[in-house]
Amino acid sequence: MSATRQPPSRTPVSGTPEAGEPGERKPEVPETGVRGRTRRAILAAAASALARDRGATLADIAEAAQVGRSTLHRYFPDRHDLLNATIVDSFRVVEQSIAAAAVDQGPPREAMRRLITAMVDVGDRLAFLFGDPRVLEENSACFEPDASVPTALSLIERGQAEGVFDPQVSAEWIQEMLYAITYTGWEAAERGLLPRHGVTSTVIRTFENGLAIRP
Amino acid sequence: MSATRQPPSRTPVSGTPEAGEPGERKPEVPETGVRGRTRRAILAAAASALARDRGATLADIAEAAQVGRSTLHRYFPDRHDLLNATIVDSFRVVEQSIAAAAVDQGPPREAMRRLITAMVDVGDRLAFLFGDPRVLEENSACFEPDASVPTALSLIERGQAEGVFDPQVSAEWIQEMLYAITYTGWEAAERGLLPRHGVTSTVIRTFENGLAIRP
DNA sequence: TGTTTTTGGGACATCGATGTCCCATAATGA
DNA sequence: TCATTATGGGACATCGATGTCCCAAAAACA
Repeated sequence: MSATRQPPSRTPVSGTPEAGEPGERKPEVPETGVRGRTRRAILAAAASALARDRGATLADIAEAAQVGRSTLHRYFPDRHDLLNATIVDSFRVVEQSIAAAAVDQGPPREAMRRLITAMVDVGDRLAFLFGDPRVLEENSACFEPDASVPTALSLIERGQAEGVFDPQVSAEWIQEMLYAITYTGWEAAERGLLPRHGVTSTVIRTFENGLAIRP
Repeated sequence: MSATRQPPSRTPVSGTPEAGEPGERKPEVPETGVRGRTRRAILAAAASALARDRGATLADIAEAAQVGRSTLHRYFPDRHDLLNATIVDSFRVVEQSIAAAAVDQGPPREAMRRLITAMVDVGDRLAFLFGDPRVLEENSACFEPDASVPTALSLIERGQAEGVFDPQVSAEWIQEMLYAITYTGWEAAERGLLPRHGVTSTVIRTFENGLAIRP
């Protein structure tokens, strides 16, 4: 059987028990170490490259991932697949980072500071996801925001209820601004306008106080 | 001379005294009424279309401008020309709107409110200019921000000096946030998340107070 | 009304990005 | 060490966007 030089088809060897399970969560098995690493490298590079230039070419992405273009195609047959996988992956990374902030615990103000810190840490993923509204709209298709993880929105609503966050504007607006401020901070650092270590505190300060001094 | 069906070459008729003058300011003469109108329509459509989808095709833009693709090419030989002209034009529109706010007059807080109002009014132009950092970096080339017009930055610095705007962060950061908040407001309206008439007040409120309540 | 200008659209050639296939080589692991 | 797997890169075909040219029709103008 000359099964050689076959695309990394569905893991012909080594058990993949999750193959057809009911729980569709995590269809991406870590695969074998090498493949998993390559795959992650590609996804990270894609998010990063696309965050900086949404018109990035597949060749650009492959180069950023230090991978041949054919290898990239081997993992993600076409651009749409790659984009979709990158969205899902970035979503997962961001979700994980947010989950680690445990925003459902402690006073909202403190929780929000942890959340912002977590978000700044995954700034490039956020920039990719959030930079182009279309990306999410068109490809979102397959991924639902794990309901068990407390969301930013839930924190915002809790904070509003406790009178810590502005109740005069909608929670959605606060969420939008949360992303926008974080994104702006990330981009400012990217452009050297803000030192990396100053991003978090500046973002938090702006979020809490705005840019004017109370009269 | 079959000078017919010639591209709108350099206005063969009607004097264009600005042709080779030293002051390169305003090389775009209003031209004849028709051409000027078509040109403006194309530029406006381009800014609008590109603001919503930076990958917009020339055909998309032509359609948005209700103009044939060949007409578009007649006015702007290639994509780069169009992009450049759109940037210059949008810059002028924004600059004009900002100038009308007379931000060098009155108390900074009031001036800033006028400025924000003016900026929201030209939201799509701002979204185009500001939506993609690359657009400005790569094509800026030819246009300098008229020094006679008071800039947003000058207002910010004045406000900081008077202790009205946060002096703890850089004026550049405040300016970035000013754009970011305005852009977010525009986009929120675009997505129906915020009513059109509520954008200005929400943006102002967020700018001044941030999103948390003072403890 | 007659002339000139401007437009819309079709027909093409070109160019870059994409996707596919194949093979030699490097990396992995038994 | 040897077999298997993963990779990189070349060669192609394809496709969509772009840019060019041309002509007939519509619009503007005198």
